[in-house]
Amino acid sequence: MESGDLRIFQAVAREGSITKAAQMLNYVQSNVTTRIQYLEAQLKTPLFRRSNRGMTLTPAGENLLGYADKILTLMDEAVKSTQYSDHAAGPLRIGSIETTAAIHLTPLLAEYQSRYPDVNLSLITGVTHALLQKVLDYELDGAFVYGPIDYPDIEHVAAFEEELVLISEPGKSDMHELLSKPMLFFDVGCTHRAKAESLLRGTGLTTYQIMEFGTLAVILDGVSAGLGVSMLPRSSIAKAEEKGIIASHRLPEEYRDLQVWFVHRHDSIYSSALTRLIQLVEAKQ
DNA sequence: CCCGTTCTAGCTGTCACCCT
DNA sequence: AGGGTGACAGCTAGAACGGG
Repeated sequence: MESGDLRIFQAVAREGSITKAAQMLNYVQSNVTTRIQYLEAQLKTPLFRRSNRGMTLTPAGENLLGYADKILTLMDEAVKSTQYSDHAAGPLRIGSIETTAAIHLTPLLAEYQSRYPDVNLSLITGVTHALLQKVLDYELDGAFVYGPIDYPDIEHVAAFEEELVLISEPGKSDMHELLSKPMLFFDVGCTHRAKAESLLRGTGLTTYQIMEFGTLAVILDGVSAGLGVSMLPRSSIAKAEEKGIIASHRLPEEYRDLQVWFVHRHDSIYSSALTRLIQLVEAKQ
């Protein structure tokens, strides 16, 4: 089994099609078919279920894909570690929670990109648990997420500190009345949600309604329209508050602090691009 | 018919081996 | 050391086949 076979296997698994994988890899389709058959013969087990609509992984294929991802990532990192030994260059895949991406991260990344223009930076946004999973799966080099996090494979650098506030439609201030309204959050993995539930229990509210939304903008619109309240970092709602479409309310001290960490796998071979980003985050502390 | 896989023949580059 | 030769891996092109 060679790395080339694993790359082809990974491409077919990802695309779910030999034809699409061949196009992606700039091979002819029959070559991809042959390499997959060769791999299956070598391993003495089918890796895919074939249908006229594409290819789906067998349990053995699922298992191999996990190893292929790790092996190929390590190989890429090994190449990076030699090619970009001192000069920060090459790809750097970063994730960030949406509330942090807009306010804190944009200036940081702008400074990073101006210092290291040869780094091909890509950024995706998501919620903490989803970003963490992508880091664990080697799909991201690192991510800005809410801490604290306790994973054996993850290392972190404290990046930013936020103040969590309760937001509501303007003109409302009675905390008990506000907390009895529905809470608008990102999805299940949203870190603020656990704090909110703790706060609600602390104020004696045992029943509460949670609504899930996909983006910050929709949550702000919902709160502004009086649909409910939410808990978000102050920095992420500052502009909306300035416009007067929402009002913010300070939370009790034990619920206020919010830490943003930059996390990465501890077994990553640090590329120069990743090292420079970690250094920049540390310098901002 | 379309879209996907599979099969086959043939081409090309690489490598080991042998000869001069 | 340098060149010729054969085996082999990897690839392409084209045709056949199959299911919705």
